[in-house]
Amino acid sequence: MTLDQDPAETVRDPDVETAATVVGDGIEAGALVTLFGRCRVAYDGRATSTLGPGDRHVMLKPDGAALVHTDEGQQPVNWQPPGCDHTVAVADGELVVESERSAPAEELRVTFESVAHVAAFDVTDATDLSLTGTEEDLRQRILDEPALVEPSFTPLATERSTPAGAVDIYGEDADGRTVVVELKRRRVGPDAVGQLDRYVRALERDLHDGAAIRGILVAPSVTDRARDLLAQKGLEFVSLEPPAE
Amino acid sequence: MTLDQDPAETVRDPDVETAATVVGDGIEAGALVTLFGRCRVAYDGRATSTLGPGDRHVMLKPDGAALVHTDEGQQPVNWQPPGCDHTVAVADGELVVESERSAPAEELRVTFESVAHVAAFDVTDATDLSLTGTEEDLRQRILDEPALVEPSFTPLATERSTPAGAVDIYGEDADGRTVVVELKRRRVGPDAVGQLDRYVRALERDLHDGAAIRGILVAPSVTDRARDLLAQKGLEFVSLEPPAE
DNA sequence: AGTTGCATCTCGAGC
DNA sequence: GCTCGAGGTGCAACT
Repeated sequence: MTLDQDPAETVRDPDVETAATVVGDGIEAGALVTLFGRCRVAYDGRATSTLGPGDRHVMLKPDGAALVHTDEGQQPVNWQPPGCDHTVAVADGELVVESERSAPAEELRVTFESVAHVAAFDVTDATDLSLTGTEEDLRQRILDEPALVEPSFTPLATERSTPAGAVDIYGEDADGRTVVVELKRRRVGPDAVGQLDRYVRALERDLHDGAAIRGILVAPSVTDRARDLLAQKGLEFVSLEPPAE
Repeated sequence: MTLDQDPAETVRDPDVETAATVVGDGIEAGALVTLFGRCRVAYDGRATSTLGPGDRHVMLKPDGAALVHTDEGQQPVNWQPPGCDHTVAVADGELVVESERSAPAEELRVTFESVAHVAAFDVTDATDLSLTGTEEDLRQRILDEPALVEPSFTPLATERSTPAGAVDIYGEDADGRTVVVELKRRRVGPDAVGQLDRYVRALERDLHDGAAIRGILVAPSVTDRARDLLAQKGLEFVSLEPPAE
């Protein structure tokens, strides 16, 4: 459904009834709705939060997501994930926007003391993001040139499953020893070492042929603590970055 | 600086020069600026991405954060963290909004084929979010009633440092054995077990008195794999949730 | 629906 | 600045 053959409907300083109509119609029409004004916010679900009066920007997406932004931070101060039902009402002369879902049960309520702006945007966006420099790109780089890990390294499988989870790259070295490679697109800390260790130990148990299994962490760099942990656990590190483009 | 003593300036279907002026003045005035229109997006920095033409909502925050939202998802399709410099220009008749920073060097460029809406909001928000149901709340619950972990458990320290990092709760049991408690506010997987294990092993090395150290994971629940890992490593689990309010 | 691990994770605290 | 871990993490892939 379109909005009067214009992709945007905006109202400045609306009275509360007008604001409710624009928001309600926008939700109904599958529009992306935004509001700006002085409001209070209450959330209850996976946790519980309250936010006193202040100026915020609220976005209601047609997929059910809701976002409350202050003037600071990349992250919304409150939000609701996609899949929620947005509703709008007027209570005691205030505009109340709610967004809720079940499983898990959680609800977000934004109560406006005043609304400076309401808008409904008709969004058409069929384009997918193209992204490079991910862990997947690093994997492909190694599969294209396994010697980047070490000479004569031979990848045998990716995402090979173990009792502890899937291994990024499973292969063998020049001497035929089994090698487990864990990839990280950026500098790693102790958590990545623990992850690699879990896979190596799980495979040692699973194969139970007594042969030692090598574990190699491939990342741009490691922290000191992670390097110590690697040494303790007899694991190795190879410095390598995802391809630049 | 305020915007003509009105907290919001909005323009519908602006020509490109007007849009540039509103955006530029808004940035200059420390306003929260939003745009909606058909645009392309390019990011280069920690990774590289491109996004073809489509309708999106762009938000520029006075702290330097930038957000590009499509009609779907809680997360922006592209973004820039706080601390960036926003700039606006007109190139080949198109509005171009850029946001960049150094350390790490990264840049976001949004090029508008058409702008349906521009707004600048003057935001005043001194209120802090009040949040309950966090790991900190769970910690306090245990400190108030240590028997929730087990009878005669005695907390001795929180955030006690070890060579592997800080332990959530450090204490001893009825028999005087050292106990390391790791807290999680929600159901946990293998990563949390690895974390607890790192702390326990680090303390065993550090104290080097040969005495076994108990490790207890406190969380609402565990996954099967995490439970197996706990058993393998001789660690324990206690089911406990953060307080409801 | 549950599990697992990636992410341009973000964010805050500590150093 | 770096490191580390929490997060109402979100998100996709897979079972």
